[in-house]
Amino acid sequence: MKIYNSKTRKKEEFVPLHAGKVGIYACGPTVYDFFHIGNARPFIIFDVLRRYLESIGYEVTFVQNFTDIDDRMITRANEEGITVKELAERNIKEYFIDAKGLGIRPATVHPRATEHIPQIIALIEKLVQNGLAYAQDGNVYYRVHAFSGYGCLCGQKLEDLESGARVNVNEQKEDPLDFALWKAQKPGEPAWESPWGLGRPGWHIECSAMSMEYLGETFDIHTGGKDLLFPHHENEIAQSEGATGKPYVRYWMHNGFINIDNEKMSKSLGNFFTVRDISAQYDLENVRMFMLSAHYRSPVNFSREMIAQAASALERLYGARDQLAFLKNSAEDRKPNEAEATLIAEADKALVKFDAAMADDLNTADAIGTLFELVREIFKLPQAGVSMQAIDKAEQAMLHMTDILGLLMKKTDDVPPEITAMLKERETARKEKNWKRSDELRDAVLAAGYILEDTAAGQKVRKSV
RNA sequence: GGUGCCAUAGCCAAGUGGUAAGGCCAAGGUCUGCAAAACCUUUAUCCCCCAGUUCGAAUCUGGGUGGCACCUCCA
Repeated sequence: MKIYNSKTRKKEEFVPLHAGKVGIYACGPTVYDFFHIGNARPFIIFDVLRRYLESIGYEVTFVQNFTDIDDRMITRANEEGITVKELAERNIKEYFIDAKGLGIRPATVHPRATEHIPQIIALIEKLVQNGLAYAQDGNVYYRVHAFSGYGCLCGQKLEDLESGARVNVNEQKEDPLDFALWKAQKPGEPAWESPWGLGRPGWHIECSAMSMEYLGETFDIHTGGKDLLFPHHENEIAQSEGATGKPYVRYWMHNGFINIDNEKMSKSLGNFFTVRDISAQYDLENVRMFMLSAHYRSPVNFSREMIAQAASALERLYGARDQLAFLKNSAEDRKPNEAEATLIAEADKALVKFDAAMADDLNTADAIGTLFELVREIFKLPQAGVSMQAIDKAEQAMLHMTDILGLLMKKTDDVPPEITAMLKERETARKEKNWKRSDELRDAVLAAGYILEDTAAGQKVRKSV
């Protein structure tokens, strides 16, 4: 597989540190609220990365943290009159609800910052020992100038970063670029004991501590949004490599941003959507389909129209899946004929093309194109009497692709008896050419959430998506 | 000021040297009791503009124009 490595700015052949195994660290949400549509993109994209790597035989350890202590957490908890811990617990529960709706599997480990304070402190102490950090009145800062590689990820020189840096009012720092590793407790804030007094960890240090705790001092892939490149990920490198003297991450992957109706999503513009907001109006699988329809590094524009397009495309996919299930009812146990043999060959070709697209830096848009080429072949089959071998092959190929993409999550439910009864009555009505009754029944079935189609092989029903 | 990204049909989007995937929408047709779904046909002689390299460029180079992002604990 080739991965675009943000650090080298090139596509590189992916070679894991340990044969057959991959360690991935994904920057997770700060759990002060429901997560928003912008958070959803990396969660979905890198869930697909994980699924793909597993599909080609890797054993993947996927670590995604919850940031459960920071300024926003404290502010929000105060506003609501609850503890930071209570706020975190609640929103972590909510995270899993939305993640499930989006088809995002739980990570192998979901570490929380507040549960790794000893590791964080140990790491800071190491940095102090190495001369890379200094304490000031209970705060500890990273001495950016002392780390020679600073700026290697974002490709900026130290001077350039400084010329762009906002004027800093914090006179405790030796340099404006220095960043906090440990923050002294302010009145009313949660705090932990440390060699520098009561306080709490800075943001960047938690990811260094937790990633290395679960994946080792050097690991394979670190993911996150493009905006995290600087300063968050740059700082992680400075912290981890400054402490261990070893390379930290081998491949950095960053996803592009989501705009809303061509504008940057922001609370002030009022175009800020949480996934929970959207789930009230749309099935979240549409959101997943939308996210996968463009390359993960491109910026993408989110709008109602885009969701509608994704929904229609998804509908076609479900139609093809259900068509295969329907064909099984009349399948014939015989050798494939010429047309069916062609389908089987096409399915094999599609699988190869699909995997090649995914192996090319996770080109999901191209991969979906291949999936739809197979869908077209499936719909070209006759309505009845198809060779079981051909059906099985098409189904297996389609499942392979949709499993990796995490699509087609809805199972075809068994049709409930009341619907079956209506279908039976309608069949009789149709035989008697009682079109009025027949249409009434079709409307009733539709109202119950099922789509009814008449085919040469009889009535076909499926749950609407 | 520093750094980086992008520009393909009505909409979305793949394609990084060999003559424009796929999806959505639209129109006409086939099928159907009518539908629905599906299928067939139509929909970019051309990929922001201008030069250049090449037998050949959407794809490479240079220059424009337009849009976006990071340098602010925002994915």
